[in-house]
Amino acid sequence: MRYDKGHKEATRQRIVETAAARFRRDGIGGVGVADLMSEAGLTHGGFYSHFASKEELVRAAIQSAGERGRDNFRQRVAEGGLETWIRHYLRSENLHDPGRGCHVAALAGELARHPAATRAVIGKRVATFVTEIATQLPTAVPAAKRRQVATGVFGILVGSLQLARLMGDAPAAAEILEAGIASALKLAGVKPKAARA
Amino acid sequence: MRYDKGHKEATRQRIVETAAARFRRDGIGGVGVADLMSEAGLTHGGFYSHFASKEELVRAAIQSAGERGRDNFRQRVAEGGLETWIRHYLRSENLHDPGRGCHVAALAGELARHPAATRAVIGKRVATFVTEIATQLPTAVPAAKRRQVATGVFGILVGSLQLARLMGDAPAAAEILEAGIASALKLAGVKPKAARA
DNA sequence: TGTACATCAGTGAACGCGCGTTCACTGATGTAC
DNA sequence: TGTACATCAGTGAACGCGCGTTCACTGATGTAC
Repeated sequence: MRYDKGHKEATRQRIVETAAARFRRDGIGGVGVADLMSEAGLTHGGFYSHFASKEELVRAAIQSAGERGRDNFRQRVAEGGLETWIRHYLRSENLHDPGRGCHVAALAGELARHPAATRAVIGKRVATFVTEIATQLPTAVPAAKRRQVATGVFGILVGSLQLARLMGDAPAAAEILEAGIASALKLAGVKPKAARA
Repeated sequence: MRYDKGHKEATRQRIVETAAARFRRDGIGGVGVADLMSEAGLTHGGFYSHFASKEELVRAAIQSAGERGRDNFRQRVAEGGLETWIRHYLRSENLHDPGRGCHVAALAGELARHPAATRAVIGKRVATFVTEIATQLPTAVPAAKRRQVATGVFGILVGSLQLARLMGDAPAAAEILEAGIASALKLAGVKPKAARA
């Protein structure tokens, strides 16, 4: 063979990561296979030696983005607890660069209309992510309520980021982000340490 | 003229309402102009005597859906206060029939990638809707916090409905809806009157 | 009252384009002899 | 060591299709005379 062992797998990974970023930025329907392959430095014809369909790439991209999101969560929590992650999730830099923000916030509406096989992937990831959020809630939150609270916190983050992105002017968007942070902290039972972070 | 005065305006309204329902159900990119016109009992050629572009119809449909959403809000609040509206917003019937649910939850992600002129329409509607929610919060919520709380409540409703729609199995989806209701009520400072409604 | 004409909401064929997908091919390399 | 062949990741032309949009046309009616 003319390529290293593992070369094809590395190419596949490159396509998946390119897709994860572009889908978040432009939507799944907004990015074509040819565009994606070209961005990964390839031509579109080879796509189907890596994936059976665009939909299979969508599932791989969600999986990859989900892992990155979880790693980011762990890192932020390690830095400064749940509050640091919440403020990072709703930081204003994410507003007009959806390519950098949470893939769930960027794609949930669109994914709800995708095939069940794809919804299963994102649904499962969301469920396990909520479980992980629950472990990081303050000890004062009773065991029976932890999962419900964690679900509410993630819900408000997703919803707030989306609402903020609809706002044309920066002050209105910033107001929504601030409200989202305050509400998420209140719900989680976290006393804000910093007014700005 | 062969048609009543007001006939064309009535046709336009019919197209707008058809579009509002279909966009919610299938996404904006998921419904074509020809499909829409056919559902309204017309052929696609006449579309451009009503609208300059599909994007102009999108704006009209958002406006129309927003008015319906506001009217629905007022009706539910009149029936049983904020709690009744919150429970109605996250009722399980909305789960797999996005055509009936909130257009913001169904389309926010997609609209964030539409032209500024379109985002301006939905952004303005969301802002005035949040103002209206704020007027319905319990009197115990201090004036300085009312807008922030109202924003958080709407954010959690939008986010929770979207997350629930990603879940494949009914129990997981129902759990998210319940968590969204409980969190929204807690945030709003409303003591739940009914465990089920 | 009867006829010719203007109006205009709606029709349907056609356009250029980009999409997801297919497939015969290329060409650099490892392997066999 | 040198030559012939097999491998296979990647190439690029082509496909059928549906999209948003354009435009010459239709035909039922109100109006003018």
